[in-house]
Amino acid sequence: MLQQKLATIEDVAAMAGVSIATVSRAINEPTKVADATRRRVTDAIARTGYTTNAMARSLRMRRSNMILILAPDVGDPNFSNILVGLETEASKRGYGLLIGNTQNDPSREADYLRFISSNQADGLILFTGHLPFGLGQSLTDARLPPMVAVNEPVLGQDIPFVGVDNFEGARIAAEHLISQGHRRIAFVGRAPNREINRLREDGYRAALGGAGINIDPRLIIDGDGTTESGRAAAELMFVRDALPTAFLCVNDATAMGVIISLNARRYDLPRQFSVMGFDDISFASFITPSLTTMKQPRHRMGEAAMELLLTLLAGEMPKSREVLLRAELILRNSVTRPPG
Amino acid sequence: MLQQKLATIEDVAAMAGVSIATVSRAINEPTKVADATRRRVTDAIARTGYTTNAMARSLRMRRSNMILILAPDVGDPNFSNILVGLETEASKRGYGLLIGNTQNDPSREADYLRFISSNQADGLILFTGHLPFGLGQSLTDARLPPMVAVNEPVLGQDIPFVGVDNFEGARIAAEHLISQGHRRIAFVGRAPNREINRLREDGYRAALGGAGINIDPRLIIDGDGTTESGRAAAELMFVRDALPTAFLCVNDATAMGVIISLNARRYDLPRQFSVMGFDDISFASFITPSLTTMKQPRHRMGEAAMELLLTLLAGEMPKSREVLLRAELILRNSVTRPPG
DNA sequence: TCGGCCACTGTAAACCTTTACATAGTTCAT
DNA sequence: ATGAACTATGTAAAGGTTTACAGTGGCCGA
Repeated sequence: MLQQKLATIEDVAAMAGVSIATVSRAINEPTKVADATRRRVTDAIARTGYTTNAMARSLRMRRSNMILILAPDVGDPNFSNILVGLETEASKRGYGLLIGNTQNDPSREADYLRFISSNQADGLILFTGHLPFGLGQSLTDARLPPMVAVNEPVLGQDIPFVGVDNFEGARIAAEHLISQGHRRIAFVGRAPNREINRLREDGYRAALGGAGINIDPRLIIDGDGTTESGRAAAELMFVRDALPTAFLCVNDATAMGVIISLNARRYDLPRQFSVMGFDDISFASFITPSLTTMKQPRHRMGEAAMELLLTLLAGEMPKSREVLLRAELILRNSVTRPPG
Repeated sequence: MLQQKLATIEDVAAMAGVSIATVSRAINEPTKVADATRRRVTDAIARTGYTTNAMARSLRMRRSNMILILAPDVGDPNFSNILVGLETEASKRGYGLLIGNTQNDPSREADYLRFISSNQADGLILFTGHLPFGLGQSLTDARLPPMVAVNEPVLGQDIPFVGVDNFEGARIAAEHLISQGHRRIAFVGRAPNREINRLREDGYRAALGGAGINIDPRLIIDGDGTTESGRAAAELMFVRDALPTAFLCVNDATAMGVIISLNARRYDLPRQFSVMGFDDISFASFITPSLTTMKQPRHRMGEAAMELLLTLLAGEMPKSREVLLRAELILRNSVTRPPG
């Protein structure tokens, strides 16, 4: 099980008959070494199977070419596609991704910061919507590591952010329902202290206001964005006996809960009720009826976030510290004209 | 943007009035230093805010305490839960997780191996079902990095493996259908050269054989495990005009395809057809009818795989090089007695 | 009194790079 | 002919740890 000693730069240098400095240059700044020498070096590298020891390199250069991803839940259906985008861009630029699943546990967040403070990661991508515990308190402390929030902004901290335009997206969604003739439109998933929920609710209000529709406050229901909350919300509507003709849900998971509840009550969807989601998660097209929703450009979000972070990391000035992408309306079968 | 120079072990040593060796020992082998000294050191550490530079440490110790995860698709619904398990165990033992999304692209696989050869990762977790390109060809080369396959075994390579007992699980599933009175049971998702599919098909055959049921070969349908393949398979059954009373599907995604197809044809499920899946992905309970399936203990799989890898890494002899966990029957609403 | 042992600490090498600076040789304008 | 400028390479330091080995002083048994 003993691992055979790997070739070092010295071995290569010896075989090529040059100094280690020349080997290093042949690898990293090829133009600075004579053609003949460079050929001898590359030859020796091939023969020895040499690979640069990244640890020594990082130690010397004081950077690891690693990015730490801090996510509350890697199982979130939005997460994986964004991750692929992050990874595409990182990989292209020679960076690797370190993954930190925090479950929103402060001690885990703090624990993962060790990767930053120990130089194992150069920067940080935040999915959490808040600064990791352990950075939050020392906000006077100006030397925050370079970081970018994605999907959910960090409130009140002016952290560079890449996400979707939630206000605009929700407005488009609500306008689509209005264009189908709906006037009594519920909003499911109110949560004023969650930025995303708040913005989507605002978009909904803007659309209805713009169309001159008065909002029945009984049609706005709290929810934390889980399927279970969607189910509960629909049930609550029946208890309140204040029914809408359409449900605009804060996200697809919530919409699925609503649909499940309505299906269970044997309503015929979408004839009796229209339902819209937001996100376009992978299963949105598989539920019955398939879900009309706003698609988040997740792959591009990931790419844009990584690009922004790497710009910051290079010490350059980014074009903008906030990137808002547009969500796209995806028409499926869960929305139709209201009954009657 | 210049980062203030971080405290090193020398700063701590100076402040505590000891040598750097003593500081190192106070941190890593506290019993070996006198109480009074240790206090002075921990004090100095607190005052300077010192953290060990992981790069220097890794360089010296020749290990990085990082594990590379090679996955073909981080969006796979099975993946994330296993990842959480891997991460739980790794984190407990002070290891970090590096993520490599390969999309089954050989060049990306090879590219990610640089983390291994450059000492940035000590070991490898394989979700891919095959050796990464770049290791495969040199199979004579005995110095493979320590690795463990999870979820899907690596065929013909004797790589340590942690997964679910697919044969047994599929047999239990088929026996459940039989116990409900089904005799004409289809198997959807035949793919003889995919280990998982083959084992599940074998389990299905074993159950039917054990019950003395002859298998109509028209009831066994090819499929690659996607939702689309499930939909196509169901349609094919109608074309062939050889209908089962129950569909045993190679996984939940396939089962969802089957259900979607049957729903679209306006059959009343589960009264007219029973459908079973395998995996228990998160949306299995949300589709209508909710899916009866075999649950994979994904979190435990992840933990077990990481445990096995770390044992290997420590140079110890594992209890066993193959861990097969049992899948659990989850009863929901997509299975009932056959009609008539 | 002496030697051995023990507990504690220090010195210095090793881990493998990158790169500032120095050196040597060549070219070329003056 | 001279020296400036340039190209190609080498020397050696620096990056921050861990740890083998070597003390040092105290204690104890003979």
